[in-house]
Amino acid sequence: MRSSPVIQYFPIFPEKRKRVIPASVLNAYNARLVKVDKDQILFEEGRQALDFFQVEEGKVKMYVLNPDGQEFTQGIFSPGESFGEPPLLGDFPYPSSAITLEPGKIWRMPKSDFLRLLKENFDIHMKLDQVLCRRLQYKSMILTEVSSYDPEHRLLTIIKYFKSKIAKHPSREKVIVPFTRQQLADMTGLRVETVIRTVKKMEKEGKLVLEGHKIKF
Amino acid sequence: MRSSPVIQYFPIFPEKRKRVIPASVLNAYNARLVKVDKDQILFEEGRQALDFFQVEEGKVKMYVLNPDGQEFTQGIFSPGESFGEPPLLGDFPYPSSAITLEPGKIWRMPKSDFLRLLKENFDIHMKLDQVLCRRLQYKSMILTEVSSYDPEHRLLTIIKYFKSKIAKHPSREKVIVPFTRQQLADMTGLRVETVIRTVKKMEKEGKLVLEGHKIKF
DNA sequence: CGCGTCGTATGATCCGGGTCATAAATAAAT
DNA sequence: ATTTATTTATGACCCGGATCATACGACGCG
Repeated sequence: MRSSPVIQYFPIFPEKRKRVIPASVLNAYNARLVKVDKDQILFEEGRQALDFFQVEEGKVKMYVLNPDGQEFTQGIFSPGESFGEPPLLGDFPYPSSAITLEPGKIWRMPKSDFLRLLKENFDIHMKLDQVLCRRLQYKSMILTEVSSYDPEHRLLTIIKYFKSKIAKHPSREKVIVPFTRQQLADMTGLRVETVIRTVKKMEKEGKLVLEGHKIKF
Repeated sequence: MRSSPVIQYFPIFPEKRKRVIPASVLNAYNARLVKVDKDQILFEEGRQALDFFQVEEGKVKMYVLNPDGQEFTQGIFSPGESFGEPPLLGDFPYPSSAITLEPGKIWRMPKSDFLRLLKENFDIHMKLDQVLCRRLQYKSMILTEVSSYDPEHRLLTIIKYFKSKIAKHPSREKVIVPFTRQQLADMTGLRVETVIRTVKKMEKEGKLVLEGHKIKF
């Protein structure tokens, strides 16, 4: 059992407390709230998009697998966040698959209702745009990293990014990075061993702190 | 002067003939059409976004430079395409810079007018979403490539992608790839030499055709 | 025309991070 | 409490693509 109740673990996408679409609106437009187990596949790469999705509880990972089993994580979504809209609105097959990381609840709404919802709710429509734009920002950032920077730079960038999402006011205070070495590897296009070695090196150089195996930054 | 009028060069983003926002609407919302030279910087990484942009004539490249001068191309925009909206709607600094690749004309509209336009034109608002979603699709694709595939796979993917954008109906007919080796390198996170060597290798293996130095696929 | 610039080409060398193997430390399960 | 699975750790080796140098080809321009 985890002992210390004091540890400041940070939620991965904390502003999810604010839902992209409020529950009341979801209900009004025929969305259904479905229970999901851990490791449940919500949709698969290549399939046609038919529904809008929003996390109510739990976490969802979007990922692609290459032929030799190597995974790349395209995104992780927490309560309040929607996901899988691009193929729905852009009219192309899913470029990645989605799987639940924990048991939880997921909102699901047919495309036609979703489109009607957007038409009738300008504010939500704008909120959606903001979400899409932030996602583009994230992808630009990662793409820049993966295309030209070394492991240390990539790790620093992603850690700082996630930290900045909690701390509205940038703080010197260290927080625990809520990812395993493997997860960091999958998000940055590195191998686990490389992440492990780089993290150790960064600790020696005082660029981060290790507390047990937890990374603090 | 370029001789042969028969060569089927393909436009980079051909459906740009359809403008994201029609000229009449742009005019109605205080957009100005400004003349630009070649190599003119439209905005720079880190700056605040204040305007909506749309190409009327010419081409625009969005790129990032890393400290040792290495460039990564985040996107190329042709007539009819809008660009630079994410920082405008997502409210964050420009993650990349934009520069014109040729002399041309660019529409420019203040943020406030743009927001009003979206509010009053649902169809255009949806069109914008489609554009943003397709851009996410592109980035997902490139990210998947850059994070796990070898040079040949990356080149094939990007060449096929651009080819598919012209040929509505997938065709066996070969077209000339309208990019230099350097441009392909900048879009795939490779070095020029690697692109050159890989292209030659692919020609030997019959995976593409070289006509002079032009790549046909 | 000849010159300058940009694009293409090719070889030699090097090294960062991937791969493989093996093990210790933690956490989870029963 | 003992087993089982997951995560972290470390060393040895290797190789693909980056880097550097150098040259040739193509094309637009005065």
